[in-house]
Amino acid sequence: MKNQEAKDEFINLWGVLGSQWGINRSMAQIHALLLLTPDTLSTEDIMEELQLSRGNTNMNIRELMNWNLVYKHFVAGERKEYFKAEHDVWTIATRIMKERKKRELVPAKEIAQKIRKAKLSENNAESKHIQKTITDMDDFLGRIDQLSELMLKAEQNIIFKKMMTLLK
Amino acid sequence: MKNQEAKDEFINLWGVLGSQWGINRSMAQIHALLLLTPDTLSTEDIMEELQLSRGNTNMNIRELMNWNLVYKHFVAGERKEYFKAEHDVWTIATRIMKERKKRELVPAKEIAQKIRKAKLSENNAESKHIQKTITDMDDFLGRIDQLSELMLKAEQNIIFKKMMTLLK
DNA sequence: ATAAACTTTCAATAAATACTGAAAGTTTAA
DNA sequence: TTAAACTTTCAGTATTTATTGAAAGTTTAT
Repeated sequence: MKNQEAKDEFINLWGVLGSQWGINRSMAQIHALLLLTPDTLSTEDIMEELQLSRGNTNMNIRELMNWNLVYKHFVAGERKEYFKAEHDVWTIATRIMKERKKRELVPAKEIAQKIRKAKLSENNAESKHIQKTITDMDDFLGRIDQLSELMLKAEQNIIFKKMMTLLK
Repeated sequence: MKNQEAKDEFINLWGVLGSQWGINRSMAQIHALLLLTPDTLSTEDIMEELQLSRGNTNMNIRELMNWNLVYKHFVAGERKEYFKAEHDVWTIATRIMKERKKRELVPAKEIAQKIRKAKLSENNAESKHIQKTITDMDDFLGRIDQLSELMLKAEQNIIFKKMMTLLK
């Protein structure tokens, strides 16, 4: 298999996985391409390789930098910006968790708590069940939040370390 | 707060969370509505409450049943089908994990392994790095797979139990 | 057998999302 | 200060995804 074929397959895999998890295809593909590149690429390199417009490429590189998955790199004597991906898979995973937690889990928890706190004026079987559903879900989101916190602090956590060891 | 308001907020929350995670809004909203309902609802009840078409409602109920999150319920003397949601949050979470694992993780692992096994014909710095990227990602997907397996078997797992206890 | 009651399918359409490319903005070199 | 080199923005457009509703299919009661 040629390098290019392997790259294309990986880029495609990452694109599909991304879109299944609510991350846009171009962003995932740019990420994949940068993961496959030992050093750096410019916006134009990426546009060329993935056949994307400048606007699209630029916006998604910015977004990858917001997620702390890609960094800017300056090349001596060059005016244009170059980009480099974070290559360590565990670091990538924790950065993604951190970002999704911040963007989705925390706001969801806030809404759940708001509904939970607002007492229901009606007092019947339905309101009992609604309360329970909302309470259960809020508790569940809290658990997920704590679990993600635990994983993000995995390095310092003995139980989690043991669990990961079990998985080796 | 009226029951209806609380329900609407929860349905909306679930819809937003769903679409952020690649699950369609109608499916998530139907799920939320059934979670909020102590017993059962018919297709028409759901159409009415969420203002959805028959086709949309029907297809998404089927999909929720494929995910094992909703069951059919027959009401004595009634011809039409009624539906009831699984209400236990931990059960819901494991069913979703199971399904996503099957639909997304397993196929992704297969592709990663296929690329990994296909040796690269070129022998240069780039091919070394491509190999490493693909190997790392395949290993990572394997870890996630094992971790999800562990969580699905949590009840029998002492380490995991301890971890969940820590979170209480 | 037939028709009413109900469910499923799917082509057409709508809505949401992503992408383009050119114009505007910014930085740097001379 | 000017202009070349580069980056960012965003209105218009294309693509993808979701939804509708009516026709076809199925089941049940008589």
